Amino acid sequence: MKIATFNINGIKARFQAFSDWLDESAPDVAILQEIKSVDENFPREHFEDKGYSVHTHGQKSFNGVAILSKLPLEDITTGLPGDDDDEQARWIEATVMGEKAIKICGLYLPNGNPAPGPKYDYKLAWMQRLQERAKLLLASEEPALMAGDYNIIPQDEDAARPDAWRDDALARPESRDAYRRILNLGFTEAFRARTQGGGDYSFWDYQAGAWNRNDGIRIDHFLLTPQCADLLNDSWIESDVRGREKPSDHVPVWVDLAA
DNA sequence: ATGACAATCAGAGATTGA
Repeated sequence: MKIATFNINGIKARFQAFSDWLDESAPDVAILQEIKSVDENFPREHFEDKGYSVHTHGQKSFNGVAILSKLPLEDITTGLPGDDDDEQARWIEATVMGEKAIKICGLYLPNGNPAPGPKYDYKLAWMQRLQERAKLLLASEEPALMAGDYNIIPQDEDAARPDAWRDDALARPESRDAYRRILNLGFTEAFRARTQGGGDYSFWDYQAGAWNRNDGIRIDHFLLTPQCADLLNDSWIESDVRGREKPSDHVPVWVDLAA
């Protein structure tokens, strides 16, 4: 089972590029962030015609997550538990019924800038809620994963210019600590389980020729429960997508599971 | 570097992103 997570930066703006990518790369499951669309305006029929079931959790203008799957999905829920007043569309769950059932959680973690400030407080509070959900996933002792745009640069090796991000919400110590607290509950970060060292990124800013200078950061991640990590065949970043026509500023990150 | 770049909503330019 091949699963990709991809922050597409707007389904309207990315429709053709994303549709072409889906045809060519053909994930069994695509976990999307920043669809920037209400559910009614997501072009679901276009992707259903390609053989995908489509589940969205959108809102007007910003954020929004989705799961597209060639395999049957069950138990779809949306919204991260823990704050009934949180109206930002950043979380979707489903169980994918392959050879083995895999619980898939798609997330778009808040950016948090400027830090410090209320947006940073929201990010850290959201991560606390994520930790609570993560504990329950581990307690289930089932194959499960949480994937998406974490807006976290885990370590200095995950940025081409780590000093430029030192005070940014993506790399501040409180952000990294919150991420590691979740990871250290017992998750395996799929890409790092396969590839060590620096130089691999999943985001390049549109500005200042960041892609051409390979001035990137690695902020899109798969966290696997132990039962899911046991199924991990491979994980990789499809970085060449960043050089195509009308690209997102993120690229797809993949796992291949024996499931 | 108060920058750049891109998307959204709106129908200009502020807001958001990372």
